[in-house]
Order: sequence, then structure tokens, then C-alpha cells
Amino acid sequence: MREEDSNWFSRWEEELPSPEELMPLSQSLITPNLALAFDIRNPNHAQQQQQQPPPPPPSSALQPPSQPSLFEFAADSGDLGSGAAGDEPARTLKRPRLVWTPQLHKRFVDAVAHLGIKNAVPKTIMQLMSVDGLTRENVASHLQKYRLYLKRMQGLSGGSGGGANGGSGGAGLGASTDPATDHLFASSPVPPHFLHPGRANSEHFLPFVPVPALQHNQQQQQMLAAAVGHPHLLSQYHRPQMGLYGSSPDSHFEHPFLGRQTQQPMHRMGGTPGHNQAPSSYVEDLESANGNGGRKVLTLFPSGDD
DNA sequence: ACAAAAATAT
DNA sequence: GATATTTTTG
Repeated sequence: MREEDSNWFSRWEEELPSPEELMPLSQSLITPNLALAFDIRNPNHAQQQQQQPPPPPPSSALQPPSQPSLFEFAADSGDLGSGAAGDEPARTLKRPRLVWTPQLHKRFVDAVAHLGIKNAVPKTIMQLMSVDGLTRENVASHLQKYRLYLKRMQGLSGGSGGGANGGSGGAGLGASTDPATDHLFASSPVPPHFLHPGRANSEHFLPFVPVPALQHNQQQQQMLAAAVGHPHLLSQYHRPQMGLYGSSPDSHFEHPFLGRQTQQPMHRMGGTPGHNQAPSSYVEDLESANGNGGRKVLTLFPSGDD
């Protein structure tokens, strides 16, 4: 507590992802239509099946992602490439592997922090994050690892000050954090409360405004997702540190996400009134991004007047 | 081939 | 919902 607690929040607040920071998150939200349209299937990725004999490559090669013509049909065309996906119906798509980018994890931590350990259950976290395509399973799995990470940190800290990480510096402490093991986790600031369950006034902090669940138009995310095929558009958001979907320079993109437009009404948060509800930061980022008049974000889709 | 991360199963 | 196990990915 002391000054540190007051201090850490100030710093932590600054670390909140800016609109630009959150934008790359959309890379995880590739609309399946787009992915399917291009028949995005990395031969190296064997889905989740045990063993599937590699289908013979079609005679026609896939179009280079650099071609702007890609999101034309991805915009609203319900049907997908009939020629490419002849044996693979779009409806029976399997769920692609979720990649937890630092930004996404940041949101995760942020959500957990705001909820408090008590309410920080997968379901609630998922709802609070309001990330489409994100399922409870994803959060649960990540939460599992995150808890392990917290536990591990407690052991190394030994009850010292809450200097878990330097925040922007990430794993600034060579003694405590091992970048090789906790890459993702080190990237996001860990609220002190997480490591001190029996300390201070139990719960939470977050002076954030309690905003009800407001979800933006999923269309925004879809059009952002379409930008994947457009490096020149994404370049302004691209960070050298994040290798989100780009495994190989030659590989186009293997980051298809399920087009799951889920609306979370958030009924679940009635359990602990007076605490904290939903941070307005999240919804803000996305909306401010595309609603921003000064900076032209990804208005790729001809949504009318764009 | 190993390790880490995520998904899936219990 | 939490934990363990399996599978995939880096």
C-alpha cells in the first residue's frame, strides 16, 4: 500500500492500451468469411484432428494477400469461394487457435483486476472483455496459466514490495521474471492485489466508471479483420514486437477467427454491487479508433459513405 | 526435438 | 468453474 499503491495505479493507468494499441487486437478477430474465402489453411497446421491426410493442392494458387481485391467479397458475401472450398463447407469450420497477444492479455488482466479475484471467473471475465470470438474456454485456459504465473511470482517475490514488473519495461527484473517462460504475462502489469490475497482491503480498486455492457458494431471488427490482407494499412499499427499471425513472411495469414458475433448483456455482475462494473476503456478504444476523425483508421469497407 | 501455449477433456 | 491432459505451435 503506502505510496506505492497510489503510485502504481497512476502508472498502470498510463499503461492502458491506447486506441492504436488495441487495434492490433482485431487481428485476432479475423472474420471466418474472409479466412475461408481465401482458403486460409496452413499446411503446417494440422487443425485439431489427429491425422488428416493432406488434401492435394488445387491447381489454382491462392491470391496474394497484397491484392486489394480480397476483401471485396469478404465484405458481405455470405457464400465463400466455391471453387476453393469445395470439400470444406464454411459452416463446419473448426475453431482456430487463439493467440493471446500482449494487448489481448492486457485486456484480460485489466478485466480480472476490475472484477477482483472473487468475481474473476472465466465467464465473468469473458463477458467483461467483450471480445468477440473469445470463448469461456479460452479465458479459462488462459486464466489457468495466469494463476500459475501469479503463484510463481509470489514464490520469487517472497512477500517483498509489489514490484512485480516495470510495466513498460516488462521483465525489467532479471532476478524475478524469466522472459523465456512468461513472455506474455511479463508484458502486462500485474495489480498488487493479485499477489496479496490476504492483504489490504480485500477487493478492488478501479475508480473507473461503471458502464453497462455496451457493444460496438461487430461490423467494425469485421472490417478491421479484413485489413489483415492489407499490410500497408496495418503497417501503421504494426509493432515489431508482436508476431501475431505472421509466422513466416511468406505465409499469408493463419489467424482466422471465428465469426462469432456474441452480445453479452452482462447479467452476471449483479452479485457484488458497489464494486466495479465494466471499464469504459475497452469499448472506448475500438470506437475511438474508427470514430476518430483525425486519424483515419481502417475504413476499408464501403459501409455506405466511406 | 524441445518447450511453451492453447485447446480439450475430466 | 477448476484442474489435468492432450494437441498444436513456435
